[in-house]
Amino acid sequence: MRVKDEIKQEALFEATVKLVNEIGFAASSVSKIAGQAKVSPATLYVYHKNKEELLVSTYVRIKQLMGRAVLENFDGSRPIRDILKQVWSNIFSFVSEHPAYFQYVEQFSNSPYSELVNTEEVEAYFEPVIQIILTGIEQKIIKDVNFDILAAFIFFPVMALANPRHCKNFEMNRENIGTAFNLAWDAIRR
Amino acid sequence: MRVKDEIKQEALFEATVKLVNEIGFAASSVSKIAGQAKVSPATLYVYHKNKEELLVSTYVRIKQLMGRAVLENFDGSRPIRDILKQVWSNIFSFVSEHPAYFQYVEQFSNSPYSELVNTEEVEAYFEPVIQIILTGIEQKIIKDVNFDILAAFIFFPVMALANPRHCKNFEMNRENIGTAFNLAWDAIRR
Amino acid sequence: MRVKDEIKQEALFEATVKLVNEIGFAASSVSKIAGQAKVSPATLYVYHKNKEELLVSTYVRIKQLMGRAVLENFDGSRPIRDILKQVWSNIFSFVSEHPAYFQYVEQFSNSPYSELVNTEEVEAYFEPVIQIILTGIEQKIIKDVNFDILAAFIFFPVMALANPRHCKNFEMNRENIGTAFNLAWDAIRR
Amino acid sequence: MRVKDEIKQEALFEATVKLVNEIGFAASSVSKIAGQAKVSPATLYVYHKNKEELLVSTYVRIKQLMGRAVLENFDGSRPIRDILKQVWSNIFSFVSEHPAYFQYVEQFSNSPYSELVNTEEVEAYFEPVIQIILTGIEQKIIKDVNFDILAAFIFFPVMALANPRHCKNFEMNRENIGTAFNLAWDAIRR
DNA sequence: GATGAATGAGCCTTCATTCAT
DNA sequence: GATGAATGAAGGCTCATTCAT
Repeated sequence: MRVKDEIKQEALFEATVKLVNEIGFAASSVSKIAGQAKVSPATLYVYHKNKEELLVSTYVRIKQLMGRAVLENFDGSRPIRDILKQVWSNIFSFVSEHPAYFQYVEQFSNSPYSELVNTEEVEAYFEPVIQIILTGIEQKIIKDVNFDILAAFIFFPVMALANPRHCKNFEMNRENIGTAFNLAWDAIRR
Repeated sequence: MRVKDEIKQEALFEATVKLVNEIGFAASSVSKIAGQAKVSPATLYVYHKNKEELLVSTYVRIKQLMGRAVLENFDGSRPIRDILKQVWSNIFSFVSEHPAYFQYVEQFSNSPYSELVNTEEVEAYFEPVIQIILTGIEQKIIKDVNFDILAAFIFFPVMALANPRHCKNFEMNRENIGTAFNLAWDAIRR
Repeated sequence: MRVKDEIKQEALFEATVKLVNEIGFAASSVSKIAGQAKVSPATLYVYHKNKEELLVSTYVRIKQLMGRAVLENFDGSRPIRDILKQVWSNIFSFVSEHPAYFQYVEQFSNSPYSELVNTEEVEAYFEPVIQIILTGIEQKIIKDVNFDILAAFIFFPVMALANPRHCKNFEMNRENIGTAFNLAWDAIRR
Repeated sequence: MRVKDEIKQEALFEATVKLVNEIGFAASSVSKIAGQAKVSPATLYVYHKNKEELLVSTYVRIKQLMGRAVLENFDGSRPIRDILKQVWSNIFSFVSEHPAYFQYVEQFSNSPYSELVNTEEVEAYFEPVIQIILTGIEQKIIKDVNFDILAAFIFFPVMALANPRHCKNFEMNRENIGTAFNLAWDAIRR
């Protein structure tokens, strides 16, 4: 018997990201996605239970990639500020290299599809960053406020700046990222 | 006669928000929206050119409402910090009172539909706030950095905190909002 | 607004019977049926909830027609033998005039679709015949045995003889029907 | 090796009967049948040319089994009445032991698939019974009427009584079968 | 022989929209 | 203005069958 084809799997992933970004979930039909990936619509169902599962698994996979990217060169022994700056830099790199992945995640996480993902699984990918923030609080380096509030200043501004749908004319470059990080740090530091 | 019309108009608006929030753009068909609004699908076309225009106009209308809400009690003569704090408070109030409107806007603005809106028209609703920030920069009260960066710290954290899709367990109350605002202010102030 | 079209309803009914007889339930797709009836597949759904309901309602409607036909010239005051002979004659007439209807019913009632019909509703169409048999038992004209057994000799042989799938070379004519009725009567009479 | 084959063959036969009875020809896909038989869809094609041939051969096989069962303890030297009573008894036994086989045959023979079977081959399985009836006519024990008419009273009532789709609440037991046979005999005897 | 992968064709149904009243 | 009827196109998905191993 034939064996499952890694190349097709990959093509479906890329096709999904591309089409959903260009025309949205509503217009991204299974047959269009299959067409873009150059496989039969029926073949898509060999790799995915249904459309929903295709979209969700695509999201989870990107989140996993993001998690890995964000944690690159993560060194818990360095000062917290440096660690977080590294994280920002990593996010910047990821978004620069994979703007489509990032855009997909943004659209997905604001749609009702987001309710279908196992939140814990996804959050686990970012666990070390969460830990470092908690450590910062304990060490009285970071303000002792609700964790979600801190996260709202550490993660969301970068996301917003990186998202051309929100900051149409903002050019995301190393310099700007450095500047922006300073604001983030001022926000959360004691 | 005129009264009756507005009731239908209103019903369609509410139905659109409700359905899109619950099942997303993809699944929100014209029939379902009309059904939810208790009018015939044909009637919907009396009020809207097509589905796209319905979705976009719903978005613009909410943005207008948000603009008005945000500017409530806006007093340009007060200190900048106080003005911005008022803005945050207003955003908090709006989101608390109209969580569905807010959710619709979030989903919409992260979808390809967002490309169909006249950005300038929407931004105009928030013009006074933009002006106050620019003034703050001139007066050296606010950091002199790219405007988008400032906006990313003034607007997005509240949005994120208010969005249950992002902060599932965060309880948005006056106290938390006050705390969060302090972070925002620390981020942007000189 | 437009009003529902009796002609379309009728065309769908006839198309369903014709196609199902010719190619069976399995091959009778909604679009083939719609095509045969010269309406759009979508139009079929204006008149029927789904394919299943189309098939079931077609069956029930034929059963209703059969019920009426079978009871034609029904005169409870005549001798039981004459009444039953009339019934046989009526069945013969119906089957002769509407062989397609009859064939549809036979196929349907031997398929799992039969589980979807409200048996009581259908049986009610034949109530007077059932009553006459019960009366015959009371009057000691008909054998006092389980009702289903009697029915198996009164109804099924005619059905079998009338069904070309069972009696391929049997010519159903008035004479043969008369002969066959004699056997039925001999079977059930005391 | 040969043994293994027959097990798969057998599994496919049983799976076909089971599924077709439960969900009908329309819904019984090759995949589902293969799944039920716990073999690959491709394997099914090793044993059967296509779906049609699978269904037809399943029918023919059951008919063969029925033929054998019906002729059990057939003794042409006994009185005709006794022979036919034995036949009824055998039918009863077969249906009791293999209700699923029986149901399959009923559904199949009322569907357009029935046109694909070699009628003569199937009828041959029942040849001795046919002969005995013809003999009965010659000996003036049985009414001298069209053979199909006689058959309609000898075979169909038992089939109807045995078929729960027709006689939902009829309990088929030895006593009832005896009673019913008396009616059949009264119908055909001179 | 046996199988899971692969697929074009076709399934049932709903879509966005227009028609006729 | 308001509406249920009407529809071609397209939706997601499964089909019977063949391929490649």
